[in-house]
Amino acid sequence: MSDTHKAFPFDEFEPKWQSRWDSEKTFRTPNPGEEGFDTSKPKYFVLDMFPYPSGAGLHVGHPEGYTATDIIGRYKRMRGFNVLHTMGFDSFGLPAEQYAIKTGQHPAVTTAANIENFRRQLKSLGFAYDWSREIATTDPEYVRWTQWIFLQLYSSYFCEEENKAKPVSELEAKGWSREEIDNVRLAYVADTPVWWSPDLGTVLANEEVEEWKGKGHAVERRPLRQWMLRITKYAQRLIDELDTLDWPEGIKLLQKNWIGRSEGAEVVFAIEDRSVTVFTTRPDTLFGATYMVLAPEHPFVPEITTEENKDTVEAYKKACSSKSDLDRTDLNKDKSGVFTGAVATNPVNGEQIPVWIADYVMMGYGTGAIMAVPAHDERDFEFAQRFDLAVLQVVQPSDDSDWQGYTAPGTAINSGFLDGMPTKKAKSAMIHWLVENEKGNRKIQYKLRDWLFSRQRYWGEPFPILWKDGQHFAVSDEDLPLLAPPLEDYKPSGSPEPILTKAKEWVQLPDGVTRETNTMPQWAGSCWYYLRYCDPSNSDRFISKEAEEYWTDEKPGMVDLYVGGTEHAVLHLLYARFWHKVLFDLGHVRTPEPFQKLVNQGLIMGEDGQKMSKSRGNVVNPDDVVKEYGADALRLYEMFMGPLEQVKPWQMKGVEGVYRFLARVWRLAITDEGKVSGKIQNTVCTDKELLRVVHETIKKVGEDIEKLSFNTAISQMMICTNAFTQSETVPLKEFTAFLTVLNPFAPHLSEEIHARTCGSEMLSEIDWPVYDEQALIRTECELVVQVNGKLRDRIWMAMDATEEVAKEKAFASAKVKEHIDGKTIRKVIYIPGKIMNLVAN
RNA sequence: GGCGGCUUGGCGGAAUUGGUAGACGCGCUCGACUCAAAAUCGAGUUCCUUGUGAGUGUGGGUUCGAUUCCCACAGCCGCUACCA
Repeated sequence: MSDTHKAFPFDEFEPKWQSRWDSEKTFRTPNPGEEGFDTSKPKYFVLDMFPYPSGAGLHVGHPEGYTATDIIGRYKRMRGFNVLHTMGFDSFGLPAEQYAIKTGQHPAVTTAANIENFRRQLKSLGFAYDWSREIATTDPEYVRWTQWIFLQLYSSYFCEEENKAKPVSELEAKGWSREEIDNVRLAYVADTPVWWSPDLGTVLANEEVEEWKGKGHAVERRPLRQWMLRITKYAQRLIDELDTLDWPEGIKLLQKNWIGRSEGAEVVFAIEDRSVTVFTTRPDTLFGATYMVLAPEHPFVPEITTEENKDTVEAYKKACSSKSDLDRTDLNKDKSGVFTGAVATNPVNGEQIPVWIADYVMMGYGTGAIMAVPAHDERDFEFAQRFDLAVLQVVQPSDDSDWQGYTAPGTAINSGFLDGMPTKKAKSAMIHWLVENEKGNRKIQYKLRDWLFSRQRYWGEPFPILWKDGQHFAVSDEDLPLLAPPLEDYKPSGSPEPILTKAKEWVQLPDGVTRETNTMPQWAGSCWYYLRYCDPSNSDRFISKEAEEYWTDEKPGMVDLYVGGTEHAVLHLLYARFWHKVLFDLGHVRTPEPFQKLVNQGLIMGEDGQKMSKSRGNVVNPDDVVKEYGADALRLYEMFMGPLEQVKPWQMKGVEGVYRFLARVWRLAITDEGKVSGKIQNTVCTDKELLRVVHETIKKVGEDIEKLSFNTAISQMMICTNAFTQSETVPLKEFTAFLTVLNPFAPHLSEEIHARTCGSEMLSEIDWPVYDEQALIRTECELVVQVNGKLRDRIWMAMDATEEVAKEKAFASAKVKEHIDGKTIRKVIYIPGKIMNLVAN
């Protein structure tokens, strides 16, 4: 499309309005105490998932969620809310550093350039952000408070009695030793087996491993000393408090499954003079334990293996450790394992059972050891079949299914004192017995691991930690932010030494003090950015008490609405909730949750129905769309595609469709010469039907925005435009009301037309129109008449016609008559204004 | 394997305290305008064997009436993966 074919001059007025909103600070949001702050306005906090500023720039998925929140934000402003809606950049992290290495430029340089490009793109879409609140996680002032929050974690412990975090200073006062305190800090150092990637030069969290492996990076398991965050202490609260949130049930379930709570018991088995603890969810089947399995990495394995089994055990262990993760997930392959030669004693009946090692038992979950009950566990059953181990029935199925491999609840048999008990009762009876005999106890186990929080890379927040004589201590608050030294060479070396160790002068301090050289993962910055939005330039606190109080209300979650993709369903949202809860426990924020309402936008697929990707060549660049059709058309199209949460394919023809709609609105008011059309008249609207459509539109668009049903709001505006087009004249008052409801969707076009037809005030500054109930009322309607549930006729009559009148009219209809002739009317269902169904035979 | 989501014209989708299936848009067809085309405007567009017809993935059920509620099954998409 060449310039001469533009149906309306969006390329002129879109930049014009953008710079006007910018220079007049139209969307600035005042905080309490600031100029323009109005105490009578309620707050509304709407949040986008801030982007990682990649070199590729914005893709069409970004404006989907951003337009949705922009519409909500603009709408709420017009409804008299003080709306907090701003934007920032998640600019630290491994991708930024990999990009810098690839391009040979320092990550600070590429990040700054990328942010600038993102900001340009976002501004070209006319989002009503308060840009004065923009932040980037790499800003030194932001880093300062990220590090400060880390130190809050570092100097806190989880008090089991009160089920909350408290300062470790309380333990000091109680006389706890330094070592004891270090063992309970929420941020602690541990030697743990971690996923290490030589070519990335860093460890990765369990959760990140798959992502980077998918990008072709090697990952291996090795023990390293790392910083961990004690998120497991919050497992139960992270589950329970989901119930207070207005999130999609699917996302809640994902988080619950991730945390993975299971109830059961720990049981202590004896292997000679050693005690091995196993975790089981089925203590009721203890009598059926016919063998035991340890994870190959279990520390007892070398100690209990008999001389004659040593070689096979060693060989098996070696095979397991060299097994890549891929092999392990290559599932449903035959179970493997070897006998250790050792024998364990079943505590409940003294049975001697063989001890095996097998890689189907994971060191990372439970105790790394299981009691195997092959009769009632699929995996154990498969293993027992393979190695010809004893299978003993201890549960009688509740139906006629085969007892072998029966895992559902039933009745205990062959189980001594449990015999005859239903599974549920047998479980608690066994736990009772275990406790009485000091052979075990009730146990709740979580899949959630503590959070591996350190990375060995350069582009992240350094830990504000110093070391002396093997002990760590906090950098004092006044010395924050602690910034990484400028480094020329930040490429991974292939050794697990953090990059920052290369900065020798930075690391070595007087008196034998050294700096911690690990850096934080990208998650750190994104865990609390919404808090900083509330008070972005505060240099005394991460958020002032006043700002925190103002942007919080009585709801459990601070942010009223959070919109973003499902890719963050677990990690980001779980980590942010964890940090927020710690800050809550320590009294720094007054809500227990960060995000009250969460909405996931659906993925936008390529025109071919496939996921957009460079290799498929189906990527749509928003810049191109803006250039061709304008920002309003892009915004409107992305909202018109379908429901926000649904996956939907891109269709360029669809963009043209909404572009044509915008052009129709334009032509309604503006002539080819650029003058106000004579059709627009400042007169009282006498066309009742037109008036009804306009008020219906005001009502529906408002309601649909509240429901986030933007596609149906737009279709109603199209109906309204069609009504205007068909009308002889367009009354200015009603047309302006229409422009006002269109404004959140197509802010540039609506402002421009409004400026030309009414002048004076900016549309963005006026109130949302109020619809007139009277105008909505219909007095007549088309009543649908069915005979035996089938549509036979439509008859005009008064909305409130009585059943008698309606019946009379229905029977008078020839079409109805045809179908009831010779039949007896058995029943009449009449719903005034809607339907009449005659049941006849 | 487990969990979750989805399934409506040629296409994106609309409609639920159960009440006219297919709003709105795309595409297509016809017409107006034009020397012609584009753009624009107007009319039409679920399907077929045009009927007292069929129809919201399939089969059943509840109901005067089901896209909507219940049961069973199938297909597609996403997440997860030996979690004891």
